[in-house]
Amino acid sequence: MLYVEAILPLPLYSTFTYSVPDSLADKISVGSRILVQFGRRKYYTALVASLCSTPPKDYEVKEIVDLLDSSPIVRRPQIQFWEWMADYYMCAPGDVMKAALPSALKPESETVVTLNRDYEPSAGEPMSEKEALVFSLLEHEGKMRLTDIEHSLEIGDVARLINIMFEKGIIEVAERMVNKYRAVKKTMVKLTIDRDDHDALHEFMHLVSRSRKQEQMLLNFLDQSRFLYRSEPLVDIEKEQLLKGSNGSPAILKALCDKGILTTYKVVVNRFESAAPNSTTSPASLSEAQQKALSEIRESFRDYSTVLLHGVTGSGKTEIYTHLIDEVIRQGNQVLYLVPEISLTTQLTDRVRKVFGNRLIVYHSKFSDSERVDIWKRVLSSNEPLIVLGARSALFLPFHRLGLVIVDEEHESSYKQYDPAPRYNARDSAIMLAHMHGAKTLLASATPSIETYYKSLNKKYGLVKLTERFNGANLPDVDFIDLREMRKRKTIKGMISTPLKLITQETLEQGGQAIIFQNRRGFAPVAICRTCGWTPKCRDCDVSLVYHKQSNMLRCHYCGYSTLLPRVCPACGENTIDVYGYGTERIAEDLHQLLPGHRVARMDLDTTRNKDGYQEIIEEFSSGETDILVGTQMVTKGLDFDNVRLVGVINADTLLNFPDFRSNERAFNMLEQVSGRSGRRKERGRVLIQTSRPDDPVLGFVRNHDYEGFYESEIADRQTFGYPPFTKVIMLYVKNRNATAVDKAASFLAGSLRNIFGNRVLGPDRPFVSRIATMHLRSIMLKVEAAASMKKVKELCRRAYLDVASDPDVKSSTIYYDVDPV
DNA sequence: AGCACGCCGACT
DNA sequence: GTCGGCGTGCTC
Repeated sequence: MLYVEAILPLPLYSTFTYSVPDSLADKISVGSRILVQFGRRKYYTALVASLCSTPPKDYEVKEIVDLLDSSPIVRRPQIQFWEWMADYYMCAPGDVMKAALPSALKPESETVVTLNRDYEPSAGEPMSEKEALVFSLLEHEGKMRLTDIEHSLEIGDVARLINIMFEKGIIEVAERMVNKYRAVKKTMVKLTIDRDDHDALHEFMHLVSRSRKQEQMLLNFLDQSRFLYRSEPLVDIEKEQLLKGSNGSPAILKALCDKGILTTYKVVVNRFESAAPNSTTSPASLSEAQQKALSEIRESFRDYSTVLLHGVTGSGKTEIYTHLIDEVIRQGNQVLYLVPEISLTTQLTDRVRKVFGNRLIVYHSKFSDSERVDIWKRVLSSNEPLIVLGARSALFLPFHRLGLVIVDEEHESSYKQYDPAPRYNARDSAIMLAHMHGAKTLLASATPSIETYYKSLNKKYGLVKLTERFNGANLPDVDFIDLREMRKRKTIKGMISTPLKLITQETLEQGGQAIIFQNRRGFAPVAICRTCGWTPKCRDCDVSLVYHKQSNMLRCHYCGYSTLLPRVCPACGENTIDVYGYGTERIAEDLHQLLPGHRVARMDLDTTRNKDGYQEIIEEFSSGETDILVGTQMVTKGLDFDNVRLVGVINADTLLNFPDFRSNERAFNMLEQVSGRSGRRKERGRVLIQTSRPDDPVLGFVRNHDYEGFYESEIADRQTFGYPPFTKVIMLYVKNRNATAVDKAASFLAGSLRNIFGNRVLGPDRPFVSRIATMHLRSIMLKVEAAASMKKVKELCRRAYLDVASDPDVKSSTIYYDVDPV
């Protein structure tokens, strides 16, 4: 008998053993998906991690229900990669599986409830109130999913109620598989007769002779299908092509089908059918500086498997990538090109597609699940060289001849997945993935992360520098506007100082465009009653609600709770609620008033929420339809506009004031990156930064575009205080609905960790937001030696947990890990 | 993550 | 006495 160890898409730390019926034994292999029953009810898609021939002795196994793949859908290197990720990021293999596979590749069952037709109401005792509620709901809806019943009724423990009703024979309960994958099908049209059947053809011509439209369509079909061209093979025609070619309607086609002349059938199309290169151009020619960087990278790859390209903003890194990619493709290998989600614009994809045509596969979270499955299948089945350009989740695609990984903007914090598990950093995971494939990794950034730069200075990675902007453009001039001074002299209205206003005006009048950065969305971040000091807080989180003027709502930016701004103060009843502070909405409004006649656009989470919002705003700005773009971090990232000559930062103080070890790095990166949007072509750009701390050293480094200087000062601090890259940081989070329980659990756990890790443990602390969506949160910081084995750390943390696991507050808390937080 | 089971308070 | 809330432990 054959057995498999299977990974289930659940946060469980072990694999589960199932037996394989003999009929499937020769078809199953590592990496195949199987359908299994888990627990009494549910069916899940599991992945075969290994095969063995001896049964476990402590428990009975279940047999697998079905084999979903005759050949593996996940390759061996991928499974190895999953295991590494689960170990390193201290999560369950099932968490990785969930993140890796598009959900259409992991169908699971859902519970469906229907009324029992044979139920005799008089037979049993009368139904309770709640039962009657479910009964009438089902009478109305017919068939319902258990989850839908739970959502439409506001009562707890519906599952148990359903069980009781099932036992009484009132309802029937079944498990139904949900098929999420929808193949794209197209309709094909073919003739019902053979090519040689002249009689039938004449008959058909006669049949359509009374309808011009039908005749036209038939003739068009005969032409398109090459029926009349004897030397060519006969082909079927896509319905769409036929309708277009004959200028006909579906009704005409139906008539032809009804007369028995034509017939239709459906075929499944893979959305990415051919990998054959279509019309492409060769990579753009490089400037001397780019050429030099390219050959240095090649050279560096001889000694290092990972190389950092440190190139100033606007130095034309993309062109260098295309040359490298081209070489790898020519060798017949695959390339993974990672970018932060936000920079996956058509600007970029068009540029890359121009060179690589349909060898390019784009992969990101805005794709539908079915599209992702198609991409998965194409990568899996492809023996052709190809290039995947994608956001962090593209890491998980089933590559097999990976030759090169590029991580653009490697410092970006959005490479880190924060919630849910696996809390992985795609940059670091990409390096591991490349290592497993024997591939090279190129990291690139204008502002490399401190860790990466440290490694490249210490010969762990190669280092190549590109210090010139493309086309000889200069880095922008940076000036500061002292907010304290402005306030003292009253030369500031709201948050837009007179100099900022005047220079913006001047820039626009000279035909340039401006980007204004304010890292806060909404209109005003706090509301307060000036009579009694009451301020609106979120119902479920420990934060103030942000006022959004357009909708006149107060919103929580953590859980999404929203409520109308009350007209009178709910605490004192006075009509004296004011709003304070500035978000993008308010800045945009103020600019609009200060600079009449210029179009202001806003780019933040609120204006880009719908599918094409982001694209539209970028296109309008890039075509010059809008003059000023106000936005949050979104405007700092990888955008390339020729005509931006001014970048304004409304308030740098909010960036400089964060209380964690990465705040300087974040502030420097953000300011340097947003500055980089200015003056990317001929004209020298300007940057105006408003701040009440113009002497802050971080700002000095920004003014001089002095990355090295910033690095030197920052790395010294990191060493002094024992932070990465000199240590590895692991955050432990303790979550509980109850505030006292979370405090007790966190301090117990911290104590237990101290017994093992000593003074490597800091905390517990209250995180910046200590309650999110009704859950109280505490954090414990663990700083271990940089070279520590994560497998061992994971094991020791487990032991520390087990020592306090019997405590009821610990038991009722959820504990999770965040390795290498950003 | 589900889901079942069992303990306990509160209402017929 | 039962109903239903919640805490606890198990799933191959």
